[in-house]
Amino acid sequence: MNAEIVPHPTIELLQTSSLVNVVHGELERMILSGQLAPGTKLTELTLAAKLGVSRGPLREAFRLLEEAGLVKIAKNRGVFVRDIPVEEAVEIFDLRAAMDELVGRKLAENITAVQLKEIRGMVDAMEKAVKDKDTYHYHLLNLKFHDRLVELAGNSKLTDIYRKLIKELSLFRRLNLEDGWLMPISASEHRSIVKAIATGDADSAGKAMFEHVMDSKARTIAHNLKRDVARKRANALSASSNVAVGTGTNLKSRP
Amino acid sequence: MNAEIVPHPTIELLQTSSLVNVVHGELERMILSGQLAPGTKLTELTLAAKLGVSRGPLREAFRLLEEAGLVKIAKNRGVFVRDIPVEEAVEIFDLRAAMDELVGRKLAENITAVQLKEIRGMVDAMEKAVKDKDTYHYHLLNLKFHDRLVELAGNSKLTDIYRKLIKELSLFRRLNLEDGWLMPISASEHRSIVKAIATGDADSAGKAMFEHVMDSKARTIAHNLKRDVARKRANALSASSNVAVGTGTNLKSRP
DNA sequence: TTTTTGCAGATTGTAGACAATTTGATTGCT
DNA sequence: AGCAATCAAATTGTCTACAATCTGCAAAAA
Repeated sequence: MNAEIVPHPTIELLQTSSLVNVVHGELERMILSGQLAPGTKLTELTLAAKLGVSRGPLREAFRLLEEAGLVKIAKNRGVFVRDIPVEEAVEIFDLRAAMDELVGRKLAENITAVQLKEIRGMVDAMEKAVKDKDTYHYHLLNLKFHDRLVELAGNSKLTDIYRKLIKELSLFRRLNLEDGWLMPISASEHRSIVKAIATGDADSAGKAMFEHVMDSKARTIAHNLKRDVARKRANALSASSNVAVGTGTNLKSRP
Repeated sequence: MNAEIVPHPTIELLQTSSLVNVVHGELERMILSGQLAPGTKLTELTLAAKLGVSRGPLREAFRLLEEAGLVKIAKNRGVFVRDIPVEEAVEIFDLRAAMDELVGRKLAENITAVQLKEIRGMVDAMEKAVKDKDTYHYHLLNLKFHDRLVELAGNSKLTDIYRKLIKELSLFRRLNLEDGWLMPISASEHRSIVKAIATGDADSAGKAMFEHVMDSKARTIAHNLKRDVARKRANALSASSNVAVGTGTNLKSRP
């Protein structure tokens, strides 16, 4: 009998990925990295030329992105990178809280010593980032920490949906990278979460996760409102001096 | 100033729905109704001809269904209606439980007297169906009851994802229509849920919802295992008498 | 000046054609 | 008979062309 068949990486790639997959991945990357900002219109012919494919595969990729909530397709008008309004961000946070509560419960019941050590290491790294005031690194570690927790919960459906929500949330306009304003609090909450999980008490672990996300929501929204006010003032000032202030996108039309 | 613009229904329809939307809706309907059973291969040319469209819009609709988890696209091999394995059904139930707990909490905090009356009416109707032993009607009312609760929770993101999960779950092979085996228990649980919501106690309402879904999961899975055993016996018998037994699909290949 | 109408260009929606891959059967060999 | 190689039919992947629709501007009317 044959040993397990593991095709050459390139072969595997060709067998599994079509142009649609590649284009989908590339567009997602561009959107999540901010290279394609919310509100941007994705013109088929232009993008197709840029990516070196025809409109067919591109349109199919658009449909995938649409169902994932990353773009909005307006009939006869075009495809636009979605802009997540505050209300939706709040909804996502609430939903995430419920999901993370489940994560906490599951982990408290099932986590292994090795896994516990792993996430403790991540918390250590985050505390180091706090000490170094390395906001960017903390941001990445934070994402990774939560992603890993969900993964360890062992529910692949949960993991899929959780990741989708995180992607959508990253489109929430002003979230990116500016969430270093209260790193220490967030970091200490992470420490508490791991402690609660380690005790094996599902209720308290679930509660710790839930509260952490809700706190995160409160911080993010509050921070946002403040920035909105600040921006409005700035815009009002610059308007009076007749200087155009870019908003990060350069578009004519919006959905 | 103009009054609110409300286009003629037909106009509205033409403006919003393209062939892709229509095909997507139609395929979803056919899949959820069981007309296209799990495992069925969806051949592009055949389906396109049957629906009276070309392959382009059809393929785009496929991508939407793929992202929604209703079909699986195998490169160069075709599109297949997905077959949800037990493990995934379990995962969905667990996830649903967490979401429904959130629903219960929100409702306990925010529900109005009018809404409370509405869902009480639904519970009444379900109890009547139990008395009449009308399994089918109970099934529909049950779906509607939970869908309405989620809707009333007022989190549209939650509602969207919840509905997607329900659709996927309905592909779980043997769930359909056969879940009348323990109607009375399910019905009394519904009564308890409404009572808990009415008291305004978020914790107990959430818990009631959570437990109800988990019970439902246990019942469904147990019922399933029993049916699996029965089927295997039947198949073994008929095989010995050389009679082919259809499985509800008529296919050559499977993904 | 302000508003409306008509047109040209650009863009999307749909269909059909061609290329690449898979599948299953037939043929030839051991 | 059993097995491998080969080939043809079917099906999917991709591209191109045409039709339908929208957008913005310019000209005409109020």
